[in-house]
Amino acid sequence: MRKIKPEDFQRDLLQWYDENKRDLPWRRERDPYKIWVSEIMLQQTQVDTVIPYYQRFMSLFPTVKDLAEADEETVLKAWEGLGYYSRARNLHSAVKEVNNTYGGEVPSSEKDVKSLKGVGPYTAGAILSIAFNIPAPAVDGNVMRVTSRLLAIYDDIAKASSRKIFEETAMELIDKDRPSDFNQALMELGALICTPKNPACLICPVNEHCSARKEGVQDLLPVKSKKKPPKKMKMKVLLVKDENDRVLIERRPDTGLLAKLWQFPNIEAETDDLSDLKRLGESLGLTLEFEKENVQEVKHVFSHVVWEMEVYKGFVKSVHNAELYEESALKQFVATEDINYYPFPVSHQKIIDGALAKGEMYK
DNA sequence: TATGCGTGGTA
DNA sequence: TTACCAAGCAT
Repeated sequence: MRKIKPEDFQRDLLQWYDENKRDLPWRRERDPYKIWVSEIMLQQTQVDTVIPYYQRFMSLFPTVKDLAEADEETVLKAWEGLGYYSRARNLHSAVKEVNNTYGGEVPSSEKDVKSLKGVGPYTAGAILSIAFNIPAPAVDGNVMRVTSRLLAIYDDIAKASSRKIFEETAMELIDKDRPSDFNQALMELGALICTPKNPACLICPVNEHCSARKEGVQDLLPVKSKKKPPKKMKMKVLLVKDENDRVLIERRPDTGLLAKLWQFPNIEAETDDLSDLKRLGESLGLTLEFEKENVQEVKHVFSHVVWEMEVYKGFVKSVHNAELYEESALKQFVATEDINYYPFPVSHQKIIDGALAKGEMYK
């Protein structure tokens, strides 16, 4: 660490943090479980988005035991709209593990913490340092951005192979007396001052230590390779009601995109006519008719795919295969007001909202 | 190591 | 509108 004096950097950074840190809900807590939940929610998600979810989640599941004993469906419903739903399922699974094999106490050893589902290198370091005040690197996007500028590190932060460099850097910088505050301070600096675009170098509390600032290359760092654009997928969606004005919904598969969430039956569009939809109806044991006019178009962008959905309003003409129609517990007709009890992804929430606006559903 | 996995905010 | 970004992990 020739470019910097860690003691001086720590002093200036922590003084700034003590005076300027945000008052966040999880910063009022010392319970490792609550720190843990906050860190999972904060993965790839902004603070302002997380806050209301965190507060609702904590009122629903205030302890390890409460979450461990909850239904997965209830947990997913609490996560509805936050995205990256495997976080919720992995957290639920890991909390059950803590409840069963660690007596409900979040473990504080690196080995045990890292073994928990959904806890990777960053989150393990965050839990160890923030909850237990153990000097451990907690390298997230903020920390890579801040340290890449601070020490003029040009390694590509999008590459997994760079992680080692930044973890070693973080360990050389960390304040061994205040690891919890130090790691949070580094992230806070990245969130408030050392931002991705237009970093506020003029008011930065550690600008005297910063190599990028000295060399005028703060806008060139960090180096981050681009990822490929999402692929488009056109689909037809069924908004079908039965004779009792109930709408057909189904649960998505246990793995993959939006796993275990609910949706309206749909199929990838292969033709421009209604044959795809007819076929989908047949697979459900139903003969369907559609209103060809009154088609709702809904677009939803994921990180890696774009759904362009055509939503067809339909009704059941006949049940040609009662067995298929009755069989699956994963498909069911529910009263529209009861849709609220099922976790839906935002993509299909948009469909519900569109139907509500047209008076085709009610809540 | 590269890719799949959500959503909302911002320039 | 497009593109990028945000306290990453699993495989």
